[in-house]
Amino acid sequence: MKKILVIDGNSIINRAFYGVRPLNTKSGKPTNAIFGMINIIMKQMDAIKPDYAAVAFDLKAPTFRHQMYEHYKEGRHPTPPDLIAQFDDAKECLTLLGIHVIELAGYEADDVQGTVASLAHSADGHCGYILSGDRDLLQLIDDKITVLLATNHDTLTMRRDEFREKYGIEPEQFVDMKALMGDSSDNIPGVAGVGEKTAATLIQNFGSLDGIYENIEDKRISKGVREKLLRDKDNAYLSKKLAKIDTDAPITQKLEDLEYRGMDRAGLYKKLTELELNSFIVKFGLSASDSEKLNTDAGVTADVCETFKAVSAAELLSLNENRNAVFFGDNALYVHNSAGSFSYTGELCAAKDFFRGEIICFDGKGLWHKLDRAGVTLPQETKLLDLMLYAYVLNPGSGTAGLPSLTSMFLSKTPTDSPCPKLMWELEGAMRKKIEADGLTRILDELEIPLISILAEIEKTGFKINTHGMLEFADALDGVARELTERIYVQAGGEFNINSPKQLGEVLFVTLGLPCKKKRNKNGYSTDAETLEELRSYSPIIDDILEYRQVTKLRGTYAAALPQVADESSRIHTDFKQALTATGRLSSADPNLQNIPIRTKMGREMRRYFIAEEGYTLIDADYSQIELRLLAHISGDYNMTEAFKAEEDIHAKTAAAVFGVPVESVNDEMRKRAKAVNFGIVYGISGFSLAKDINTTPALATQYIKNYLYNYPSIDAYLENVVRDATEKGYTETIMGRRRYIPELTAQNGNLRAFGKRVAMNAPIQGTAADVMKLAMIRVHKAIKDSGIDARIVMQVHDEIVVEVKKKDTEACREIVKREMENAVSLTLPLTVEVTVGDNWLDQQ
DNA sequence: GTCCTCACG
DNA sequence: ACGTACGTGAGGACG
Repeated sequence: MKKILVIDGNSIINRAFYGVRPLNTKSGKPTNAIFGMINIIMKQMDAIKPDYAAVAFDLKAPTFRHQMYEHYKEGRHPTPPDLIAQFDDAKECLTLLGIHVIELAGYEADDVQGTVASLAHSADGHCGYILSGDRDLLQLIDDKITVLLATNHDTLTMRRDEFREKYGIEPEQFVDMKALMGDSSDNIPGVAGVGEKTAATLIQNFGSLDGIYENIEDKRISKGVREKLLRDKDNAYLSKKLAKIDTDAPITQKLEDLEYRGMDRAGLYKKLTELELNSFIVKFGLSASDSEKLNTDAGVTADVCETFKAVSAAELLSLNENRNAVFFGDNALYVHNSAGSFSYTGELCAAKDFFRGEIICFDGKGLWHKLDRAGVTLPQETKLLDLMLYAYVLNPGSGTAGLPSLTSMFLSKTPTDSPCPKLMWELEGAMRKKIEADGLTRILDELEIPLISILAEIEKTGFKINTHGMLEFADALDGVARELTERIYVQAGGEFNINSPKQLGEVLFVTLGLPCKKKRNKNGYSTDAETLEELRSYSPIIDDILEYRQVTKLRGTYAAALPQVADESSRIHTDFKQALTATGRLSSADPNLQNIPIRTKMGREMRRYFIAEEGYTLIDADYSQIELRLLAHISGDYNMTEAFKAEEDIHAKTAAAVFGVPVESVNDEMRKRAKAVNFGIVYGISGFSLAKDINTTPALATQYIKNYLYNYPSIDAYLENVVRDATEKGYTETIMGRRRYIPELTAQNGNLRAFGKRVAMNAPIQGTAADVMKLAMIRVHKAIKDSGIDARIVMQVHDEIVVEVKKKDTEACREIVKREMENAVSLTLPLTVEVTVGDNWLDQQ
């Protein structure tokens, strides 16, 4: 089957422009829309692998359909100059990518697309894909044509089924529906007073615009709606004409002319280099050899890419003593000398003395482990200049920029023959300069870099588990799951896969006919715990399903899975991701030890099998209310600060304020709700979500928030300030200066902007807590080393540190940990740490 | 690979 | 009118 892909150039480039933060070449040329556009399009090209590919653009001339409507320009935003400036380069890139650009004066891009896509009908066995960000195109869906709808986050595949699911009508009826409801952004008038709901119902009942007017006296049409329909009948039919996309625009290209022949690698290399979109050069694997003509600039980038590619099998180090590049691989060191060859320096163990001073590397923790496995322990004084962390502190949201992209981002011209070590040091220097300019030096040098070896040690040590105990627990859970399965099958009247949300939804809402509130996801019914909770009173099967879910989750994710990754000493070793989260927190993976159950009684049992080594004990130290305390400190709110100074019960205190009662009258329920409000504030709250969380009305929840902010006025002011500040600067900062960029704050899309605001409210708080914890880990680690006691950190869970300590040193260690954590920073209010001790992670006293 | 669901702070 | 709390990772289903 031959596949035709047609792209709505204007809508995709628009979406890319507003969805990607501003990017510029060094000379100031904007490139963000081009960047975003290529990303969106190539993702679909890869997924579909079309045989024919074309992109349609509007020409500026007045358009056929809109000439029919005199105000055709109203309601459209003028195209920003920064976007206009990108059109020509964008079209050139598309051509170089092998996608045919079609423009037709007098026709809208969607008419051209409709026409091209409909070529799918002209030959048997063809199918068409239309990539657009514009929902109008959905009217073109039929059995051969699929619309790929680009949204802010991803691209939705809309075939007939998906369309029907979403709108409750057939794609062919879309135009009629739009004729009724209108579209202000396209200046389609519609019928005044008829919105999506009414339009959908009318179309469902009568099939089409004609159907409605033929049955205008039908009793299913209310008097009010009938009047509106009759009054605006002309508008309705005009709207239909306006909304209908042509499929017979006079395009000159034949299908054969649109064949996709792959990208022009040489041309693309040159163009992308000119636009400084180096990430694509890496992504598409382009290099200077693709380009016939090597100018100096292009040569540099390509050389760098090639060099890094060549050594990717080995670990790249670089020592500042001799300024040679040093690589590590196959348990040996290789030195890259200025002549460009590699020379073997013998067994690594013999080369220990090399590793002093500073080592430039990428992923220092990974390097630490490699060296460790080869028998080399880095001396304490070695400073790992980990460029991955440099990039992370500069922009935590940037994801995983590799060395090649960092080089192109931070280094301008460099002689093509420069040896690798020189480049590494130049890169380090350039990035450090930017780090200093951004005030991030201490975050890097005093938090992230010292943390590398500490995390490496924690990972190497591992957390001991009781493997047998855990496996027995898994068996017990399995037994319970089997019983529950039987009972569920009996109640459902047959066997099905309970783990399949789709099958479960069918059983509950169709077979058993349980009432389904509207909550549905795109595959059918929602069956999440929240939904099921509401159904508990209708059938005992619900409780069984909820318990089945809990038991199988516990078994599958923890009890059965963890013993499999334990080493011969029954210890499990996580991998801390130090350059991943947007806020500065660590994350834990393979396995994740930061989400071991605790909130339910059964789940908490899991912690019984996390144990200390024989003769040792576990100390668990966690910051009490660290985020709220930091909110009090950062906002300078008097009431909250005083409450913490006096070590009052902050949730009870908040309850008194929110519900307007004396503290003595606060009951458990009120305290619980106030706790939720406190959480909500830290997350950047909305009345709606708070209402859902505490099971009340949005109006009431909104009132609670008002009361809260009235009682803590400086928090109110702070939240407002932090959003304004972040909007102006483009980023938030923690009290130590760690940044988080929030491009969403200037998005066109309101939802995205609202998200940006919540992020702006949360990031400084969560981020400062992360900074404090990192500092605390460094202090605890050092204090333990200095004291000479037999103890080691085995885990960190955001506001909590777990230490394994020789029994005799327990008391001393307990004091050290508490002291070092509490005094990590000095605030206007105390940070308190609660310490417990036990033989396992559950029984703590 | 993506979605849904659910585990944690 | 619409969608709705911040930050994560893992397992199973499904295409």
